Amino acid sequence: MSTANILVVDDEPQIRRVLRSTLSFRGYVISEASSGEEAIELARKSKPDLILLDLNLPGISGIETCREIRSWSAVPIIMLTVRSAERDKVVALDAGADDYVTKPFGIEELLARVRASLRRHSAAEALPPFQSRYLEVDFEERRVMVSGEAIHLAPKEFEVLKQLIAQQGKPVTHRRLLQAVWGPEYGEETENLRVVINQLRKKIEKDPSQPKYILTEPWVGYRFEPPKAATSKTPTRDET
Amino acid sequence: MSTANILVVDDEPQIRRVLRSTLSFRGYVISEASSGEEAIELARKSKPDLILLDLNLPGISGIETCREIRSWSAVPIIMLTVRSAERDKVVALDAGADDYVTKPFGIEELLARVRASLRRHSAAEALPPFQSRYLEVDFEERRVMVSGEAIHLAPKEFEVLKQLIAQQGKPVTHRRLLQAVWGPEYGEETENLRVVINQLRKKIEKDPSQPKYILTEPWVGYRFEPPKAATSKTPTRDET
DNA sequence: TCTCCGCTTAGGGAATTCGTACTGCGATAC
DNA sequence: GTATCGCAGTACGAATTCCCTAAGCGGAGA
Repeated sequence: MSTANILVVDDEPQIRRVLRSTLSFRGYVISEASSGEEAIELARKSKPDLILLDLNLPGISGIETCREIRSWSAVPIIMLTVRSAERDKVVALDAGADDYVTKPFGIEELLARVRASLRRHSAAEALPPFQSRYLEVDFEERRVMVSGEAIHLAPKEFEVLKQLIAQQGKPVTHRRLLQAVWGPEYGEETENLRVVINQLRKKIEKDPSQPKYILTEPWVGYRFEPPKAATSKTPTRDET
Repeated sequence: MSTANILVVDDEPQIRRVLRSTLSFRGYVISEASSGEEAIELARKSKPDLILLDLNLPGISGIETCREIRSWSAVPIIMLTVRSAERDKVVALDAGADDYVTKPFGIEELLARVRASLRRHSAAEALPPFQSRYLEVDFEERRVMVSGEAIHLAPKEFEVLKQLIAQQGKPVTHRRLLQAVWGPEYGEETENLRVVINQLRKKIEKDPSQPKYILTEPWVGYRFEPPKAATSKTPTRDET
């Protein structure tokens, strides 16, 4: 049962109806917008998992809408276009669309592309579990085990740990941690970060005064040091 | 392969005869209805795995019949239509049909679409029943048993439980639960969710004050924790 | 009419987050 | 060698936010 949230953007009510009934029958949750402005607002508010976006919209064009949304969100966007001109495809993909479907489209083709985009995106989003003899972290299940015992991390603690492990081996700057966990408007106030690091060490390190995992990189930030035989694919991640 | 149950709805006995012989020869079990009313009643009673529904019925139209059945069942419906107009397709899909075949149709095409619909449906919709010593949930039948006794869940309660079990082991965010059960325009108002969770625990947990199944993940959402020996294929599904 | 469902509100209690103060350490400047 | 500065670690309390539960109310359907 997939419950992915899909935002359908098209100015023609009929198209929206068809898409809604088809998609919602497959278990997706649908919201609709009939203009670019509305789409942008809804994308902010309801945070859909995927957007189906008509190229040809009154007012703000589909391309501009796509660009705007892409500027702050990584949500997969599939463009719907009547034309099959090569130019349009290029422009659409260039604006940040993940895929496009030319109208008239077959329902099955559309569904296949939707599934593919969702799969790709969630695959990219998932951070593989970290595992060593002493420490295990499963990000999907949001579980942390220290020497076989489950421990509880507060949300900020968990997020900071996640950011560090995502870049394991490499130092992560204060600024980056603050922005990733507290929000883009943070960057300087390291007091809170220090507190969270402190708590993390108390919970994770054998000897918090001599950390072996969460190391500080003076004047730079912090670094997660994996023990030699830790199993975890090193993902390529970046923000900011 | 299967002995899938197919309900054939058409007012012309000749069409029904052809369909019955063709399909039953392929191993399907056939029931027939000659009107919308009869179709609705049979759909309720015999719970077919697929419905072939003529668009053009005396009395209640095929479209209305489709809509009615779709309002309480997710059974795949294939519409049979004499016309091939784009409008009809839209209307049919809009009413909740999965597919349509224009008469006169080739037998092979029909069979292909039947197979495709059955396959799709069993792949997409089937959330395997959850079963443990204490708790059993059958999503298709919409039944819940607690230590051998059937209990009743309100629709919202059932939906929330379904969402949680679909992601068993992983925490599900408030936002996702709200959007999946209440609709995409929800996301912040967690009050109702808390009430539903409370009621679910009262109905399901042995000791609602110390839940063992429906756990809260503070600041994140909720999590369904399957007991170690629960039998249920772990569905590979994920969202943000 | 009666029942059930869903929504809303209110209160207590718990956990997290945030701010501040204090200490320690190392590098640099004098 | 000593003083100073900046960064990092720690502790603690206040404020905020969140969670649970109970109870009341209105509406839809039996």
